[in-house]
Amino acid sequence: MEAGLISVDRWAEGSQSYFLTHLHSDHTNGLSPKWSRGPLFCSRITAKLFPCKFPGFSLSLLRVLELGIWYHVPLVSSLTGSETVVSVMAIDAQHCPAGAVMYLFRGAFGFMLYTGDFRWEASSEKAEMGRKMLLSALNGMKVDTLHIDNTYCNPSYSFPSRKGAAKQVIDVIAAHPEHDIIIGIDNLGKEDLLVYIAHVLNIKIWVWPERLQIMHLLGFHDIFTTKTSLTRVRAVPRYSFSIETIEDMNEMRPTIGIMPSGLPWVVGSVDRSTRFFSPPLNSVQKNCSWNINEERDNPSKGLHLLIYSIPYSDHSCFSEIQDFVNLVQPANMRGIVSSTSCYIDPRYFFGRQSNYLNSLRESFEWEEGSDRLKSIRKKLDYGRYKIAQKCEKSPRQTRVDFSCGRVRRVRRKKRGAKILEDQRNDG
DNA sequence: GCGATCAGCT
DNA sequence: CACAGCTGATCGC
Repeated sequence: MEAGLISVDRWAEGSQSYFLTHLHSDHTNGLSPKWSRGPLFCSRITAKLFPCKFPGFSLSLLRVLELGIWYHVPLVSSLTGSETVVSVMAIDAQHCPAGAVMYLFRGAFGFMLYTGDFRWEASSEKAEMGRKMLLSALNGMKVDTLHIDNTYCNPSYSFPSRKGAAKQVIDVIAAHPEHDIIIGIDNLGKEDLLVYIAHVLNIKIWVWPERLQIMHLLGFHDIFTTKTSLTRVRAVPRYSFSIETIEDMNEMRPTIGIMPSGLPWVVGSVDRSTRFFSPPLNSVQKNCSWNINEERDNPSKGLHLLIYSIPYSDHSCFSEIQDFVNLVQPANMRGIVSSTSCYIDPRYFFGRQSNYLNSLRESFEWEEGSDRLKSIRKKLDYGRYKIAQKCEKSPRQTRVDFSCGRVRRVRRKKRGAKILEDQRNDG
């Protein structure tokens, strides 16, 4: 059995300490109410939400880390049997606003930064705080190993700030004064968007009962309701959000759906080649409003007019990843999302070892129209094209068989890593 | 019956 | 290809 010191978002046995970045399911695979390999370190908000996600979990295993403070964790080196101290600081990851953190570790191994899922928006006040916290913790030192959220680590991914995307949502709602509004969300995350909508439009927002409980735990008491009659804006679980449900709702009342999503395209169950109504790319890039009514009067072929896809992302886009890498200047780097065939090692874009700055400069040279960018886009578009093509051939009631050929779905594996091993386990 | 894992879907 | 996550089938105990 290999001997490990630290695991982040990974819950198998073999580590002396376990760290949780946030409570999204792909980071808690392997955790259960019966898990007992503690101690488990997490943020205060995550600890507060823990009983919701894992009723019956022994809370005595939790160790709350306040943001921006160094904690010293004594561990035992299985190599020498002697005590070794690992210091850790939690820093706001600005992912799901509810308690997601990145962890900065310091020890005999140097500095190791594990971002978890994170969004590195330059513009926001919170981002500036996080930047200061990180720089002051590093105190001029460089990060030796960076484990980074590489979800959108590809130059093709470009989207506006969440504030900009939230304004687009407001535009959509304002353009439909007589409509009911359905917004697809998950169990955790996108709270800031909903609060912003409620504030700007001076309305309450409906959520389902379990979500209301979470909102209350997060300290939102007068913004959300479970009474349908109080509001025309409802946030519903994303898995219950589909073209069919929105179309069915339109038999009762005029209704539109809004899907806030980092993905620039969203497929529906009626016809997977249908793309939801989205702001045009240039308005996304320029972070400005677009004329919804004008667009709707001249809809492009294949757009679904009842559902709007808004590029509201809790993960960093490519340029933000670039900014972050530039800031921490890691000697080495690896992506924490390593599951799918579209995985691209961040070092492909940002270089490896000390060479990364040259590669960074190079990657800035991928301007619109460059051959390199074209080839990457082509790679991405190919997959989309194949799926659209398959669906066109499939009758509406027939399931599309994704189990063969090049478009075979690759199951997303869990994230997380055992990030610190004793020397003898190398190689 | 229970938990873990996986397949399928949104 | 896929943000995050639900439901249901299956398997081993």
